Amino acid sequence: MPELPEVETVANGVDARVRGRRIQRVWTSGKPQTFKSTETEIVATLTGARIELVRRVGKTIVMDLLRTGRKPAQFLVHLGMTGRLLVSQPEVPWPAHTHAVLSLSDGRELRFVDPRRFGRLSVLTGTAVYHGPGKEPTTVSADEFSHLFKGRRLAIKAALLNQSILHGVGNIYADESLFRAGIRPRRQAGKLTRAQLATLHGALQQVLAQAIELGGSSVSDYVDADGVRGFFQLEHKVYSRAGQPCIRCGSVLKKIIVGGRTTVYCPICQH
DNA sequence: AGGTTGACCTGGACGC
DNA sequence: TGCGTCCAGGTCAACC
Repeated sequence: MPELPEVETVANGVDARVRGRRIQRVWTSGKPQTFKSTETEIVATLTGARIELVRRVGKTIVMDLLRTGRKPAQFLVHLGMTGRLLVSQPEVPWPAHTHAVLSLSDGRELRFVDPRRFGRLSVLTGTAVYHGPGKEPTTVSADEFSHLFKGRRLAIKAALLNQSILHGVGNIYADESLFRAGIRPRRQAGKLTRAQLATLHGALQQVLAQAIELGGSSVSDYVDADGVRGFFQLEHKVYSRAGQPCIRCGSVLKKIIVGGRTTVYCPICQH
């Protein structure tokens, strides 16, 4: 489901609702693959903690926790493809596929719901701050950005999706930024010119900023913490538009597979 | 080490 | 209506 703009929208929405609350009780579903730390460790770390801040790092939602008489900690939520974080009154029935419920000091519940179970919950304790696996696309400079792809033999689309290079970009924003930069998805990352990489850097930052402003892309069921859909899907120029005319030149958009993912591009506008 | 592929899951859309 | 097939915003282990 969610890439950087969607995760940022969720993190901001959750922050506005739970910041400053204390976690009084924690329930977990017992579905093992949902939990990257053990459920025992998650319950022990979260119970009694105060949520200081909710923010995004890459595609991960990070909750900074303060705990009286204990080391600070962080609660990491990765939404996978279908994960959602909901803040609800306790009398509202739990949706199907609810995997964790945090009872908060204001009486509400923070719920993690994930039908496909590709999402992951984990905790970190101590003062080390989570920085994610790669570079942050919204703040990386053009110079750092082009340096990331030096000597890389893989396709630029696959490189954009590789979270240990750049974290936060997924299938939608990879295709959308490559279209806006006029670059073919299968071009070898290490062979792009400095000028092309500078253009791609600009296109990516612009597309991410606009998507964040519009609350992300609601392609199927993605909604923010309040159940509100995003609107960036109205700005998709290639994603999910294979076979339709290119918005710029009118030729038919092509669908190929790159890095194991469906990829759409314009054979005329992208070189 | 860098790069590629398939497995992990459920549910919605589509065709017959 | 129902059943089968395909597809989906993401990782990650296991290969080459």
